[in-house]
Amino acid sequence: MSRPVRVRFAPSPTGPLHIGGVRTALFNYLFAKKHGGTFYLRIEDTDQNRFVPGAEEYIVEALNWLGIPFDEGVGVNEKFGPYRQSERKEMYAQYAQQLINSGWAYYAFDSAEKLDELRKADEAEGKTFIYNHATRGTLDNSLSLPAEEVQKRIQAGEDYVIRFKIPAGETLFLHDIIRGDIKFDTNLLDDKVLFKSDGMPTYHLANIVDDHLMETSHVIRGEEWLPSMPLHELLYKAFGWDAPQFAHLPLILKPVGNGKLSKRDGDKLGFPVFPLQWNNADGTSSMGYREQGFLPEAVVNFLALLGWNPGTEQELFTLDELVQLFDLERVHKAGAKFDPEKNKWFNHQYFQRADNHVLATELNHHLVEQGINKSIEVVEKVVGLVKERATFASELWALSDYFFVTPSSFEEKAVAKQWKPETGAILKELADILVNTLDFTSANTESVVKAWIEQKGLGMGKVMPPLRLALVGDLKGPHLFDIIEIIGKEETIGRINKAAEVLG
RNA sequence: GGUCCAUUCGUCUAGGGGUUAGGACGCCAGAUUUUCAUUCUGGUAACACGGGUUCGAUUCCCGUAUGGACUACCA
Repeated sequence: MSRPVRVRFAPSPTGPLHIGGVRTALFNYLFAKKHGGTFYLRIEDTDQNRFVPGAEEYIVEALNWLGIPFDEGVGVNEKFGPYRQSERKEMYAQYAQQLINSGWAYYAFDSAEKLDELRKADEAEGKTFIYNHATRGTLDNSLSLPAEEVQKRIQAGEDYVIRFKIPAGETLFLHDIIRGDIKFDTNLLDDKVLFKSDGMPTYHLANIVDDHLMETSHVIRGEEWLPSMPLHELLYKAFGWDAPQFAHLPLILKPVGNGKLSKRDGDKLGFPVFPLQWNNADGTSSMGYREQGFLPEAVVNFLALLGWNPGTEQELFTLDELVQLFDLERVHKAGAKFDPEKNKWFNHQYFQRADNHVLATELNHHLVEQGINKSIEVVEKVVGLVKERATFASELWALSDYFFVTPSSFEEKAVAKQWKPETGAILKELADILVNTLDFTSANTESVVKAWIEQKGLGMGKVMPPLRLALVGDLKGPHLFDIIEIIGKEETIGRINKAAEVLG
C-alpha cells in the first residue's frame, strides 16, 4: 500500500470557498508536503445547475493567497488532465457501462416525482424508504423488467439513470485514519444514482473514477462524507481497484449556538468566513479575510490548530513547521467551534512580526489620499511606534493620526481630570523653554523637560498628562518624547499654545 | 424517524488506569508606564450522566443524555 502520496482538494465551483473548505485544502496540502507528495486541485462541476461563474477562479486565487498552491490543476502540470470534471464527461459513461456489464449497476426509469411520493408515503407511516435490495424488485428498473423492454425504452429516448446495486446482507468493516474502524450494514445503504439522466455522472461515480485515474493515495475530506464512505469503498471493489486511504476531518462549527458554521454567521457576528471577499449575484457581498486585513500566515496557523495540534505547547508555526509536524493521526475527531477572538489573536501575533516598511507603504496610501505628504521614513517610524496597539493594518491610521494632523479636539473626560486652572500657564512656560531648545531629539527633549519639571518642583503628574493632551488630544499613545521628535519643534510648540488657548 | 460520528475549563486543546488534570484565547486582578496599548505575574474555570471492569477510573466496556453529519438524478 505504499504508493506515492497524491492527494487532492476537490471543490465544487458553486460559490466562494468556505472556511471549512479552506481547512480541508490546508490539511491536504500539509499532508502532501510532509510526505514529499503531490497536492492537486480538481474541479467537481458535474452539477450544471449549481455552476457559479467566477467560483473556480476564486478558489485558485484563494489558495494562492493563503500560500498553499496546488501542484497540479487546471492549466498547471496537467499530468492527469483535464482537471475539470465537466471536461471529462465522456469517460464516465464507459465506467458506468462497465458496472452494468458486471452486474454492479442497473438502469432505473423511476421519475424523481414518483420516488418522492414513495418516500413521503413511507415517512407518513414512520418508515424510511430506501431504494435497495428490499424495494428495487418492485420498482421501474432493469432488474425488474425484461431485458427487451429495457432496451426498447432506452432506444425510445426515455429518461433513465444508472444505479449502483448495493449487495445485500453484508457488514462492511472500514478504516478511517482519523476515526479508526467503522462498521456499516449494507442492508441500510441505498442504491445511489451513479449516472444522471442528463448524461452527467453524480459526485460518487466521478469522484471514484477520477481519484483512481489520478492515482490518489489518500482521500482527506470533510466529515459530511463519512456516510458515503461504504458506497465509495464498494465502488472501488466493483471496479476491482485499490481504494485510497480515507481520512474524514471534523467539521467547523458556529461560535455560538449549534450547528455547522455558515455564511450567515460571519455576516451576523462580523467576522469573515471566506478567504477573499465575494460579490454575490444580488449585489451584496461577503467579507473576506484578505480584505479585512488578515495575514494569510495567521489564517493558516489558526486553521491548522482547529482540529489538530502537534502535542506540544507551541501555538505559532510557520508553514514549514506545520508541514514537518503535521500528522493525520493527531487530528481531533470532534467538531470545533470557530473562535473569532482567537483568530484575531493570531493575526495580532503575525501583525507584530510584519515588516514595518510594508505597513508604512500601506499607511502612506491613506495619507496621500488625504493630501498628507510625509517621507516614507517618517511614516515607517510612526508605524514602529504604534503597531503594537494594532491587530490590523486598517487600524494604523486611527492610532497615529495625531502624528500627521493637529488635534482638533480634546477628549472631554481626560480634560476634566487632567486640566487644572493653572495648567495653561504651566504649559505656556514649558513652551518657552522648548522654544530655546535646539536639539529636538526624543532623548534631549526628555531630559530638558524633566530637568525643568524638577527644577520647578512640579512633579510629573502635573505636566506630562496635560502635555500629552495638548499634543495628542487624548491620554493615549506611545512615549511622548518620541512623538515630539517626529512632529517637530514648531508643531509641538504650536499645539501647546493652541491647547492653552482653547482649554484655558 | 433511520444510519454513522463525537463528548476534558465559556472556546481551541494536552493528557491518560493512581496527575496539585497542563497550555492557549477570553475574562478578572496586580506589576511596569507620564497615558493608552504592549509586556510580565497571578487568578477564574473542565473530565456530560448512570452502570460495570479494577485495589483504583476522567482514562477501558456497556447504556443514557446531548451535539453533529448524512438520509437528492447536490456536492
